[in-house]
Amino acid sequence: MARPKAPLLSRTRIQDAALGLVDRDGMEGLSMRKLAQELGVRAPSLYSHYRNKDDLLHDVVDRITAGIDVSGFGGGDWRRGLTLWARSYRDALAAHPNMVAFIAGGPGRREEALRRADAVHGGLVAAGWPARQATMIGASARYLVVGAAINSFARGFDADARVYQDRYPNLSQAHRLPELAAEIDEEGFELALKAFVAGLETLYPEAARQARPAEAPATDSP
Amino acid sequence: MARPKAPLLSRTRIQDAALGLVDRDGMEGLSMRKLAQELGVRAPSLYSHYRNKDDLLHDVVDRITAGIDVSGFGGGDWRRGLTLWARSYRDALAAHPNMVAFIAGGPGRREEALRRADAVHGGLVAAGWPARQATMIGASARYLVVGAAINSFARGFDADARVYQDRYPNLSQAHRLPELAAEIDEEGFELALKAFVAGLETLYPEAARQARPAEAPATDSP
DNA sequence: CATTTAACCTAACAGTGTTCGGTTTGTAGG
DNA sequence: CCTACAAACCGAACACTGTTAGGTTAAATG
Repeated sequence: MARPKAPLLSRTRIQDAALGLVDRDGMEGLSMRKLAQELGVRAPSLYSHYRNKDDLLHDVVDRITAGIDVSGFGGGDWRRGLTLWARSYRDALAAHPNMVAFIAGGPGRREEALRRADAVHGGLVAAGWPARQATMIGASARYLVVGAAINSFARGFDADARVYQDRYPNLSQAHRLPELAAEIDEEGFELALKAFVAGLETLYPEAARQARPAEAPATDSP
Repeated sequence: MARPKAPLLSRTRIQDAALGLVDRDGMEGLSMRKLAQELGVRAPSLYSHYRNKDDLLHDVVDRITAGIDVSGFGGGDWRRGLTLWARSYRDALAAHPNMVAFIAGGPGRREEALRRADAVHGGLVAAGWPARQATMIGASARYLVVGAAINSFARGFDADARVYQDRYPNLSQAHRLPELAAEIDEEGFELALKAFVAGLETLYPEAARQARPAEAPATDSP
């Protein structure tokens, strides 16, 4: 019962178990003792691999956001880049709904997230947007993504049952609601994203018509 | 030390103290014992007025969202109604940043919020939008509001200091960052909202051109 | 082969939400 | 007026949380 011949724990194994626990039982279902039990170990052993619960969660968040795709900016088309990035971002968050509030509400010091934000910013600038507006656009898109992920109908939909009934009047069975909620989430997000991009094009026609790098128009500057 | 001649506690007094504590020390700074101490009382006394900590927080949230203004839909102009509602919503959330994650992540069973959502939905329908799209639009606007409130630069901006520097190159003093962060938050949200509304108009010209009730166009229906 | 370090353990601390049972006080009924 | 009763406080306690200290053994390092 002391040091085992082969290590029982590893950071990735701990991350996996933690994420699985949060996905199953929600954020409050993750305690160091429960996590340890899930791994066949006692709680203090975890502190040989992580100094904090926060450090662990930080790593879990990094793992979730690591798969976000920013490659769509490669072609120089900011519409495509923005749309693909936003969809990928939302997919990553929607895959772990119980973590969205923590991800969004936590401190903004995430390495991965910052690097990705820079990629988006760079892509927008390369496509012809002034730096300042590029940041605004990136931030706005993030608003949409995070808002859509956190306000998902798919969580706590039971209380909103009657809200659906004026929209799907011929369908009052409650056992289909989860799929409907997911569908509404999807459509709502797509509508928001499409409207946002279309609105950018009509609000800033000169900048938006740009499709290739170089010769950025000087709309405003500090 | 038993029952006082005049009650020391009341629900509104408890709510005020709780909200003040959260505003000052964050969500984790609110414990029943600290709250009781703030009120000159011991923790179990709070349970004479609230069955749960959750119940109390529920009431606090209701109080925060009670001031949201949906009167802008009265004139029949959905653009104005949507914009004023979204701004008012965001203001309410931004006034208590430490509660946004809880408000957004919590279960959707808030009385006030549901009633307001119905008002928005009704306003959009009255202005000529089909029921289904009205819900999508309301949801999308909520995405923007909640996302903007929760992703605010004003929280945890210190780590993002270098992000600002390419946008405000002539200003590297850190003591002005809070104001700058608030300014960016404001502008980003306004850009997102304006672009969204403009995009709706270009995506659905027939529905959007409507400004008065009655004679709703049949764009789609179940 | 000696020493250090890594990975587990038990025990424990302070802090959390919440419940139980007790004490005093205000209020309602006869 | 006096008697119930309910309301509003309190101390003590329970199960739980994150985390630390110190012990034990095995692997890694010199």
